[in-house]
This record gives sequence, structure tokens and C-alpha cells, in this order.
Amino acid sequence: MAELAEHVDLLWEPRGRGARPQRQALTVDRIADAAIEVADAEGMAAVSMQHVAARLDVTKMALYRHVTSKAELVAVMIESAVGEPPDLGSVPGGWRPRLVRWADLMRETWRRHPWLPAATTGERPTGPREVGWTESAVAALADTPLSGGERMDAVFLISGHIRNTQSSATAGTQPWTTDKSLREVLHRHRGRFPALFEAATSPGTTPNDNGWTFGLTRILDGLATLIDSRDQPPSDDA
Amino acid sequence: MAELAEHVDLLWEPRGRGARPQRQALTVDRIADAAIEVADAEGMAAVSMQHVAARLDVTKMALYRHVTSKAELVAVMIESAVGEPPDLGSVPGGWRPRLVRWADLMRETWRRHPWLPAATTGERPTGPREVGWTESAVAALADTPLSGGERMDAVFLISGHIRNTQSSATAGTQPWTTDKSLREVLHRHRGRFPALFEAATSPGTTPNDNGWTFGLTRILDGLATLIDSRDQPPSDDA
DNA sequence: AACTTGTGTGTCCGGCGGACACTGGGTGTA
DNA sequence: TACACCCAGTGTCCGCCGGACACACAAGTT
Repeated sequence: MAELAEHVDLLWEPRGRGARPQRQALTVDRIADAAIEVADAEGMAAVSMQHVAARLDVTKMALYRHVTSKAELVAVMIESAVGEPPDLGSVPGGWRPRLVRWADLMRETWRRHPWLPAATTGERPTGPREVGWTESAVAALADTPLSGGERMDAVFLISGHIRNTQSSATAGTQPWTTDKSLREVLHRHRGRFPALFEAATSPGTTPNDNGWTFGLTRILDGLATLIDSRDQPPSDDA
Repeated sequence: MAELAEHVDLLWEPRGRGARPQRQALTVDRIADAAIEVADAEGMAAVSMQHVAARLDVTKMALYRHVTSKAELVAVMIESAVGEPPDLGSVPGGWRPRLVRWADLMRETWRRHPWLPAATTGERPTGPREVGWTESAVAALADTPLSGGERMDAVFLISGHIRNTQSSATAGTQPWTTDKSLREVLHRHRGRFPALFEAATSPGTTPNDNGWTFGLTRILDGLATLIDSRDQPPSDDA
């Protein structure tokens, strides 16, 4: 690790005030930033202690002075990547525009860090910023007649939809309209999957956004149905 | 690997027709079954070539005679675990009861194999049974006025909801109403997350099914809104 | 000047997926 | 009957992974 070039620099480069320039001190933030860079560029699978350490020009064990385990590093990565939760107070028009705005912001964040779906599956601790995002969405439903549990379920439903549309090929449903080899295999077995074949080859009217717009509109329409049924106090129909 | 007990058995146990009983030959199916047993019991993280091989009493390299890589083993596991897709032709009442039935069946399958969400995230090949499940759901929407792309988006939306409700703590939204330590931390920071705190502590009217029923109802209501708007040919309201 | 503390290093471990050469029993053929 | 071939299963090796632990070494403190 002690590079010869480093010594040469020491001899030849001007030094500031007698103290050696010396590389920047390691901090949790610098580690998390480096790990996020790796994940953004090469995916979650490339995030190993060695790889992250190499990017910072230290040994992997140096990282353990600042994080206790890889799981903790990932947790810090997530908390840093999701960013500050938004304030939707200024969005006019009630719960629906607020949720649309929230969903768009969250989707944009997740789009910038495609590894977030992979990193956030499974049991793990939750950080304050992540909670803040949820708070923000739950608050958007404050003036609806939904119960507390229903508000949480609604937020979970939307955030789940973001996760699903951001991670490709989630349930084996997605890439058929675009992936050429899949279209080909579907064509070959069209006798076995007639409805799917017809749906995948018929002229599509949906935007190519992984079902994002379609799903969000359905979910919000469904919420509207529930909310409207509550707003009108019990009418004659069950 | 050559067990003494095996030799003893050879000497003492009756043998059928002169041929030694000899352990069962390795097949892809036997390997997949063993891997599924491991995953069901100990989770996806415990599925390693060595672990699976040990369960079959062979060396890990023996598995590579039947699958080319671990990824292929996982693919075979999934294809085997999802089972035969259902035939919904006999379900009366139109698209909605058919989709409800489909969702219940799929949810039950995924409940039996909690590792399916983890195993099916990320790029991977898709098997015919998995496609068959999608076919089944798309076919359920055959007599609706939805376009092909919309049918696929609708199916993706529902299967994504299944995935989300089956994998716990998906977006940091779920376990707050149940997990005691999370309730405690939320109580401690209730000033910072007032809407969430109020929602999580207010008397809940939702069943404790991870938002499954709530979300499915919202999605189907949203689909109904779209379908109804198509069924009535363009009326006066936009 | 000696001690403590905090930060990065070097080495080791078990487990992972996988490449590759080998072996030994069953079978088809001479 | 003898032999060669075939191939499923074995043993060994490699590089990478997360992580434990002892150590080095500079900066303060007393």
C-alpha cells in the first residue's frame, strides 16, 4: 500500500506549512459516498468492502473503524441516497396532487439510484430520512376520511408500486413488449399463451414506463373511490 | 464421503435383484427439490451449492453435471416452486372475481415459498410456468375493453402488489403497527413525524395482512373505474 | 520522556461460486 | 471374455467475499 510515487511526491511537491498534505481523513460520509458511486456505476453486487476501500485508497479493514459491518454500510448508503424528504405543504389541490408530487419525487430519487430496490429488500433497520418520506406521504392524506391504518396501507401501496416499476423484470411480467428475444420466444409459443401473445403484440396505447403511469392512476382512482364513498355519508347503496 | 454405515447396510440389508440399492441418481429435479427445501427452511441466503449438495449427500461439483451455474439452479427452483398456473375459466362473474381468485392462488403459492421475492428480483430468465401464470391473468381480462398494453400493466400491477406484501419491510413502511421497538422509536420521535405517529397509533380498522386486502381492493377499484368508463361509450363528463 | 488513544495495516479464517483434471463402475463392441 | 469408452461424481485449486485480531504509528496528554 505504501506507494513509491507517494514518497517521490513528498520529496518534490511543495508542502503546506510543514505539515504533509496527507490524504483526507476517512469518515462515514466519505465511505458512504464512495459506496454509492460504486453502486450507481456497477450495481449493488459490486459493492464489497474491498471495492469501496480501493476507491478511497485504503484497506478494507480501515472501513471497519467507521462502520461495524457491511449491513451498516448499506444502511448508511440508503439513508444518504434517499435524501431529505419533501415538504408537500405547498402543493395545492388536496390529497391527490400531493401524492402525485410525492410519487414523482420519490421515483426520481430511485431512478438516480437503481440499486435501491435491491438494497432495501429484506429485514433491515430504517433510518430517519426514510421514515420522513413516509411521514410526508401520510401527511398528504391528513384531510381525508381514511383511518390511520388505511393511510399507512395507501402509502405502502404507492411506494411498493415505485419499487416494482423501478426494479426491472420484477415478476416476469415486464420486458415482453420491449425485449426482442422475449418477444421472439413468446411468438414461438403463441399457441400456449394466446391471451398474452395477443396482448403483447396488439398495438399498445400505454407509455413505455414499465406501467408506472398506468399503475399509479389505477391506485389513485381506487383511493378516490374509497375516499368519495366516505365523503358522502352513508347513502342508500351498500 | 464413503460412509462406513453404507457398507454395513450393503452387507446386512436385503438387496433387490442383485443390483445394489445404491443411492438414487442425481437429477435436476432432485437438486431443485433439495434447494427448495433449504430455501423454505433457512431462506435464500442459505442456498449455496455446498449446502444443497450436502443435503443430497454428494459434493458440490456433482451438481454442476446437471446445472451449469447457481443462477440456473435458482431459475429451476423458481420454475418448480411457482407450480402449474391455474385455469380460471370456471370462475364466474367476469374479470374481477377471476383476478381475485388468481391473486389469492398466487399469494398462497408465494406464501409457501417466502424466498420467492428475493429470488425473483433482478435480471433473470423466465420459465414457461411463470409465463403461464401471467397468461392466466391476462386471459382473465380478455372480455374487458382494455388494450393489450393495459392488460399487461394491470397484471404487472397486481403481481407487484403480491410481491410487495409478501416480502416484509419492503419500503420501510410496513412493520410499524406491529413491531414493538419500531413503535417505541416512533413514539420517541413523534414530534418529528406527527402524521405518521397519529396514523400508526390511531385505532386501526385494517386487517393485519401487510396491506394485502386494502391494496388489492384499491387496485381492482381503480381498474373498475377505467373499465366502466370504457364500457359506457363517451358520455358527457370528461 | 512515557503513556494513551485513535486510525489505518497485514494476516488469517471459513465460506462462496466455479474451473479442471481425475477416477471408477457400467456398457457397447470385438 | 476382454477391452475401450463414457460419464457421473470426486478432489483440489483459485479468487473473492465478510470479518476477527494483532500490530504500527502519529498526535496529544501528563
